[in-house]
This record gives sequence, structure tokens and C-alpha cells, in this order.
Amino acid sequence: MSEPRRLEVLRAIVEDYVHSREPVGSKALVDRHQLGVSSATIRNDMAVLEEEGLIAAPHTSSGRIPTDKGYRLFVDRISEVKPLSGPEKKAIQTLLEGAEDVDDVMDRTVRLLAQLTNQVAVVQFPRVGGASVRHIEFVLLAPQQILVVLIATSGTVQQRMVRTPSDIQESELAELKQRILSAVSGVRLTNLPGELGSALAQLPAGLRTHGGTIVRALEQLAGLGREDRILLAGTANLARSTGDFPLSIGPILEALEEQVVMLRLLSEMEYDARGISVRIGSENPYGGLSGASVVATGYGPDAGAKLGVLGPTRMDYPTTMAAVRAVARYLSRILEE
Amino acid sequence: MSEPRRLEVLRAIVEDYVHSREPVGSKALVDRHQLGVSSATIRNDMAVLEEEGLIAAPHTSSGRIPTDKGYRLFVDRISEVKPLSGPEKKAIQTLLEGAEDVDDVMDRTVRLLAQLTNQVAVVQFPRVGGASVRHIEFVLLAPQQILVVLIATSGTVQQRMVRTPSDIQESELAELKQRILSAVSGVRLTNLPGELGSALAQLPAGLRTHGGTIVRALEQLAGLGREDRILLAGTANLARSTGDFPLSIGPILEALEEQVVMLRLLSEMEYDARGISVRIGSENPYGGLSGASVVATGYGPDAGAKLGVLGPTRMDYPTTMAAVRAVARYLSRILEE
DNA sequence: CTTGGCACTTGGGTGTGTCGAGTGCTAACC
DNA sequence: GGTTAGCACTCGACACACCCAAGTGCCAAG
Repeated sequence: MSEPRRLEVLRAIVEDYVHSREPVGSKALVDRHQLGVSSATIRNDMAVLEEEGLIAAPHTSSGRIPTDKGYRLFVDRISEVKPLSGPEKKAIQTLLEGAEDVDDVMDRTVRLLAQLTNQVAVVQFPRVGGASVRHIEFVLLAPQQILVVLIATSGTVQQRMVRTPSDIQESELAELKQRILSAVSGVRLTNLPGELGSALAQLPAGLRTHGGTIVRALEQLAGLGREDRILLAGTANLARSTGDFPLSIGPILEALEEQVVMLRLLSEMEYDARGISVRIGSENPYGGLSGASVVATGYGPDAGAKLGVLGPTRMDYPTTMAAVRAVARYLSRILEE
Repeated sequence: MSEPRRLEVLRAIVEDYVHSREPVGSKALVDRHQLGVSSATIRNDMAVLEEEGLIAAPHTSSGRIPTDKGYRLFVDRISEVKPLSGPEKKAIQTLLEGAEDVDDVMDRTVRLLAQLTNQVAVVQFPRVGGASVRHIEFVLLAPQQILVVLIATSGTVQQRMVRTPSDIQESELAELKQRILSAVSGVRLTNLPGELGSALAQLPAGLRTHGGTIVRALEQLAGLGREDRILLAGTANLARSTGDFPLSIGPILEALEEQVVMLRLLSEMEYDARGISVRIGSENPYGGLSGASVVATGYGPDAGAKLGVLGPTRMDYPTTMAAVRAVARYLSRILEE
């Protein structure tokens, strides 16, 4: 009863089950795969696999299906990431290159990923991320109304309208801009609140009032910037695979709609050396997502931003992983330009 | 066989069916409603209603369910919009008043509407609408890179980064801003491209090159502003009512995801004098939405923007209509400030 | 360790019978 | 004419029995 063959059996079970969505038995296994042994031997192997908690039988006497643990082993040790086909690669490239601006790139990416994997695609979109301050601008719209604009090195822009308690002159505003800009230019957004605080303290008393109002707006913008956005596509793919989900798809839709949940999910995944991360079924922290798997990876500079797909536990991991990885790579490349 | 009573019967059928989701028979009807006649009479009425295409029997000998035409009659002539309960009104008000900015108001609105109706809420969000130019700003980020910002009177801000073919000086940029701003200040966004064109023609030759680049960016921003956005919430509510939808919910999710489809849907609805519009089942233009109903109304100035909910044909129209109307009113009021 | 054989389990499909809700119709009634 | 009671009829839903195929577990032999 060799260990390598047992793994081979597990692989065959996973592949067949993913393909047929039906419990797979020993007989069918020897028919479809050249294992070189008889069904009885397979049965012995399966018994061991079941003892190890890698597969399970839904009913006393039916075929076996992989458990979450089984999928985990499959993903970690057995499967090979399938390279995408040439045309697929080509399609990704041309589609993404046709984008007009960053927003458009993201939009196209998420749709592409959904279509490629036939699953729900999620792209975390860090509006400014760990970028730093490139420029700030104050625009006097009315005597007591200022538009505060914060531009990050990542190319994203945040703006906010503020009201001042009293009238403010163009000249005063220009001086404020001068002073604040020199204090925070190049500062990382995460450090911005601190730097703004000391900059405010060094302002002459006359500028303190309006300066405080503006500084507060800037702080909020920096905070907002860290509030990443989530793009979704392909939720309809969930409906197609009804039955794959033990419960209804309701809780999953709920989770998808809550950006906070998805952000936490993506950020909490453990990205290994290969950079691609898989959460299988009950491994997911949020209860509504047991029965679902998430395949994600980082993209962009430092792979700090995440993208991925969500689908049934019974998912074609190799293909999905390949698609996610490929899209992330092309996206990173596009964003570099 | 009086006409008023037949309508009463239809109303009773609709109400019972909406409440129980089961075909309703003559006996049950006389039990639950004080109609003052026997079940046999009701049967006669039902036969007429069926002949008129207002109700139908799923199987030869089962209770009746309303047809789309039946719902239509119900909505148009029978039902009364139920006023919301006091606490509900209060909840709407406090929730919406707590919002921080326009984006936040919209976000809260759509969630609120979804929760209130237990259905999918849709809010069309005109980013600038028919607003006009309040201010423009050009920020020199690098010798060949300019950030173009367009601020509309509606308070929304669009920005875009452009590259110039050659270096540009701060002074040149300031002059451009001066000239272009004076030409387009107060111009409606829809007329912006035209005004920009003549402004460009009047520029001195030296400014023409860079001016052209910037003007093109502004034109795009104005166009972008007209591209309305769609906010969604409560898609999980679709899953709860599986079985209400003849097919799967897949096509509906697809339609919801396609902003273009939803925009057309909302804009094409016929808003009558009451301002509230209902599309029932097969009345929906897009095939995937037969089996679903849409209740929508306008909000904001001129009721030009739309919001509404989407749910199963078997929906509590009076309550839903009341919720949609109430939310639209409160939202309009908030936006006026 | 592998294999063939065999007894055993069980879910799913099918056929039958019963039950109840509901209809349509007719004849009587107001 | 409209309304009612009564009655035969129709189905869908449910329960039950049954069988079949697929599959397992185990044992003894190779």
C-alpha cells in the first residue's frame, strides 16, 4: 500500500469529483484512470484516506468526496498550476491594454477574472495604498468654502469640500498651502496625520484657525485613502452552481456585499512564498463562507493589493489558480506603466 | 355577479397569495375574508377573473394565483399605498441625517431601502447631472504632467491626469486656467464641450498646444460626469426568495451587475402623475427580468434621478411602494440642503 | 501487498394507493 | 338574475413498498 499511489488516488478523486460533481467510487476510478491496480486495492487505499480525514462518504455506501482537508492536501502537494492557453493569455493582454485609466483597468480586470474562472471575482482596489503625498491643493470656491485635494504618488486623488468658520482670503490660503505642502510633501499617507499635527503646531497663530480646519480635512482624506474599495463581478456565477453550496447562496451574497468582510478576508489570507493563497471551505473565518473557497493573490507594487475569486469548495483549483496568477501578473505590469 | 365584488375577490387573492405564496382557493378565501357570500359564488367570480386573464390556476384543480395582468390591475386600481409606521419614518430620517457627504448619503440610502423592503435596492446616482461648472483647477505635478480638476455646482468633483507633449511652466498654466475658467465658469456641463471649443479657438497661438491637451481632458471629464452610476444593496434578499423566481436567480444577478441594463431600465420606466412606477414581471423589457418586478421613483431636483427596488412578482406592492416613496422623499429633502 | 469474490448497505427511481383541496356544473332558491 | 348547496371529478402531494445499481467492507487466496 504505497504512499505515492494513495496520493495519486486522492488526486484522481478530486479531479473526478470536480468534474462530475458526484461521489466517486472505486470502480469508476480504475476505469477512468490508468492506476494499474484493481478496484479492491483502491478500496483499501480509500479506506486509509478516509481514516486520515482526507475524503468522506456522504452516505454509508456511496462514493467518496474530498473533505476540505483533502482539497488542502491536493492544493498544497499534488496539483500543478496549469499554464493558461495561448489565446487566453492574448485575450487578457489585449483587454487590459485597451483600458483608459486606472478605474477602467480595475473594472476590466474584475470582469475578466470572473469570465475566465466562471466564478465571482473580487479586486481590492487601494485608492492610495501605502503611497505618499505627491501634491496638495486648496481651491477657494466661496469665501467660506474650500476644496481640499490630496494627490498621492499612486496617481489616485481624493478630495473633500470644507467650510471654514470665517472668511478666508486667497493670499492666506496660498500661504497655508505653501507651509503645509513643504511639511508633508513626500510623506507616506500612513504617517500623514502625525506630520500634519506638527505642521499645524508650527503655524503662526493667525493661520491656526483655518489651518486647523484644512488639516483635519487632509487627515480625513488620508484615512479615506486607506479605506480600500472592493470591486465585484460575476455574482451570477454563484447561481449557476446552486447545489454546490450546502446552504443557500444567501450568506455568500451577504458577505460579498459587505466590503468590510471582503477586505478583512483578503487581508487575512496567508500568502506563501508562491504568493498565491487558497482558503478552502471551513478554513474561511466568516461562517457564511464555509462551503466556499477563495483563491487570491497580490498584485501591484509589493503585491500589496489583492485580487482573487470566490467559488464553491468543489472548484477546479489548478485552473483557477493559474487564472488568478496570470491576471495579477498582467495587471501588475499594466499598472507599472 | 357584481363588478365591485369581483375586484374585491382579486384583491383578496393577491393579498393572500403574497402572504402565503400558495395558490388560494375559494374556500380559504371566504374563511379569511368577510365577503358575505359563499364559496360557490366566489368560484363563479373566479371563473370570470380567469377568463379575463387576471388570475390563473397552476394546475387543473388547484387554487388560483394572480397573473401579471392581475397584479397590474391590483396596483393600478385596488391597492392603497400604506403609510409607513412612525418608527420606520423616524429610522429613515435619523439614518440619512447622520450621513457625512453625498457619497455616504447614497450608500446609506441604498442599504436602507434594501433593509426596509427586504428586496434588492437600486439607486441611480447622477454624479454631476445637469449641473454646471463651478470651478476648474490645473495642478502641475511634474514638468509634463498636469492634474485637471473639474468641480460642478452639484458638489461632485472629477479629476484626471494628463501628460503634455512638452514641458509647461507654472505661469503658462496659470494663464491657461485664467482664460479657460473665465470662458466656461457657470456653463452647464452638457454645453461644456461647445464652450471649450470656442475658448480654445480664442487662445493665443503659444498656448494652443497645451491648451488643447487640457481642453480635451475637460471634455472627457464632462462626459464622464454624465455617466451615471448605480448603487446596489440587498442582493442576498434574492436568495431568500428562491422559488419565487420561475428560473434561477442567475439572469437577475446578471442584469443587476450590468449597470447599463439597470440604467436603461430605470430611465425607461413610465413615471405617472403619482411619480411612482411599477414594472410587473413580463412587462420588463429585459428577458432575464420576467418573473421580477421593479418599483421605482424619482428623487432629487426635478425627480431626475431614480431609485427603486427589484423583487419577485409576488411582492407586497403597497408596502414596497410606500417605502420607495418615503425614502425618495427623505433623500430629496436631505439633498436640498 | 494485491486481488477476486461475496454479503451487505443504501440512495434513487418507480409504481400504487390514499387523501385533501379545489374546481365545474347543475338544480334549487330568493 | 344572482346566489347557494350539493356532488362528481381532477390532480398534486404524500406515504409506502419495492427493486436496482453502485458501492463498500471484509476475507481468504494468490
